[in-house]
Parts: sequence; structure tokens; C-alpha cells
Amino acid sequence: MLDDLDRRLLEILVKDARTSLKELAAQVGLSSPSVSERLRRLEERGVIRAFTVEIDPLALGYTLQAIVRIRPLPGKLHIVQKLIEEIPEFGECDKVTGDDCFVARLFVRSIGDLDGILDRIADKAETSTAIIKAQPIRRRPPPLAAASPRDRAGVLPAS
Amino acid sequence: MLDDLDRRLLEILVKDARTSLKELAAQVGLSSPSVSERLRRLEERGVIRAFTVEIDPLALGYTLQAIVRIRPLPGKLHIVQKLIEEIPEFGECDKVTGDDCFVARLFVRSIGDLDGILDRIADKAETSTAIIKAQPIRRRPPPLAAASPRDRAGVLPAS
DNA sequence: GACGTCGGTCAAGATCGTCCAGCATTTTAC
DNA sequence: GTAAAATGCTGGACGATCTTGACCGACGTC
Repeated sequence: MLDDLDRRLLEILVKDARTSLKELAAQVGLSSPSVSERLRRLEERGVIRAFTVEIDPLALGYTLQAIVRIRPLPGKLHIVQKLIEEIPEFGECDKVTGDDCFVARLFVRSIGDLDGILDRIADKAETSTAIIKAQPIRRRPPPLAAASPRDRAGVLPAS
Repeated sequence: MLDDLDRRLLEILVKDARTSLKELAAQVGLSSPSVSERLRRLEERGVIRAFTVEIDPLALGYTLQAIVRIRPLPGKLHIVQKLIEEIPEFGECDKVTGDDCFVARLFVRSIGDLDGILDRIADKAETSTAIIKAQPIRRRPPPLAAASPRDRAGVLPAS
């Protein structure tokens, strides 16, 4: 589904999405039209979801980040989810198994803002908030290497 | 620190980091050398951390994502942190306040892999794992609008 | 073995980015 | 208050890059 050349292209683009086709071509040993075509297909297939820019939240005044675990009150799940989606300060939200229904990342400019936002869901869900003190690993993609046959084994090959 | 033109450029680039200088220039009403210079400074100042590509983990065979809360055993904090950093399947890790010291995102290709990775830290930390069932909000930047004077008020202006 | 498809190259014309000179505005220094 | 310096912009020229279209070879199918 994804050959070695594709993976090498992705690897380069993860580091710099603005790398020129010519440069990409040179690094993987193809012509630039071929690279262009490969990128087009990677986008088309949804392998590449977007070319984007990573912005330092601090530069925008967001001095605080928090991880918020959210447990909607009975019957409020959909309202809560909609609310979260509509609050732009939520920069990420996952729906997970377990007691906490949602785990979300919140960007705020002050403790006051944090309180203000949590207040907006306080009557529809229980929340536990953890302030982020440091980021040992910032968002990065998983390894691009091809799945080994062993990896493809799937569930519980032995233990 | 960031003027309105910068914010508009960032907004365009968040959607497509490969937008040409000429197109950027046209959209914000500048010449391309000016845009080029602005981007250069945004990078230099660290506002733009990177131009990157967002890849669908599924395309790489990562069929499962999990949020793992990690509480290192006494004295093991640094070893655990190092270990997390070295395991490439961790796609994100935040050090937070509260009982859980770290909250991390894990990309795996199978339940077997999940088990294998958690085993590697099991003797140095307690972990709680929540499998991601859905992603109501995928990574997005916080609002780019300028901080309002009110926002700049900071901590506890009243409540 | 003919044929369609897929993925590649090459070359040319169109487009784009960078460099530079020049200009207006703002800031700094006195 | 004014001169000098710094900043940030523009436009045009030129070299680099991208796109397009014509063509080719490998491969699988009938």
C-alpha cells in the first residue's frame, strides 16, 4: 500500500513540508513529475491528511495547556461532545474507553480562562484537570517503517 | 508581537503549508518578497516551529491509539521519562500536575504491541490505559485571534 | 502476442522565488 | 525639531522550479 519511496518522501516532509519537488526528487532518486504524482496520490488516498504548520502556542499568548478528562453526566454525552467541539480552545479531544469518556487538550491564556471554560461544561459533566508542566515529547508521527510480518500477526500471538 | 498580517498568513498555512509565496502574497495583499521575509522571521522567532505533514496513522498500519497515564514508582521518574522518549510509538507526552505524572499518546499496530510496550515500563511505573474509540477533535491550533485586553488580565481578575 | 494500465522520464513553456535598487515611514539620537 | 538610521515595503529582472504533454517500458490479462 505504501512503498519505500513513499515512506522516504513522508519522512522528508514531516521535517519540512515546504521542501521543493526538485529537492524531494533528488533525495529519493526520481524525477519531479513522479514525486508530484506520488504526493498527489498520497493526498488523494488520505495518507497525507494535510500539509500544515506547527505554531508555538506561546506566540499566540497561550501560556497554559491542560489535559482535561471529561465524564459527561448521564444523558449528556452528545451535548458535552458538541460543546467541546465548539470551544476552540480545545486543541484535541479523544473519546476513550474507561470511566473518563473524553480526554482533551486545552489551550488557555490564563488560569482565569481555564476556569471560564471549565465552568461552561461543569453542569453537564465531571472534569479532572491536569496542568501541563512540560512536554517531554511534542506531537510526532509514529515510526514510518513498514509493518514487519511479526507486527502483522495482530492480536495475542502468544504473550 | 504578531500583527494581523502574520496571523492571516499563519491561518492560510495551517490549512495548506505548501501554499506558494505568490498565493500568500495575493491573499494578504503584500508582495511575495515581503511574505517571504515575514515567514523567515516567524520561523526565526520560533512562532513557526515547523512546516510539517499530517499523516493518517492507519495508512502506516497503526490501527490503535491509546492514552496512557503513567505514574513512575518512587525514584524512577527520570528513567521512565527517558524510556518513554526512546519508544517511538509514543506520539506525544505531557508532564502534568496531579497524581499521574505523565499523560502520553501511544500508536500501536495491534493489541499485542500495546501489551509489549506497556510491559517495558511496567516494572518502573504504574500505568492506566484508555483505548481511543474516536477522535471528536483532531489536533488543531488554538484560535489565532489577538489576545484581547481582557485576556491579558491574567490571573483571577475576579471570578 | 496484443493490449491496457501503471508508473516512470524528458523537454518546453508557464509559474514562482529571490535578489536588488529604490522609496516611504518610523525610530533614534542629538 | 531635525537629521540619520533602521525598517518594511514594492517592482522588475533573472534564475530556479513546477506543470503539462508526449513518449516509453514493465507487467498482468485475455
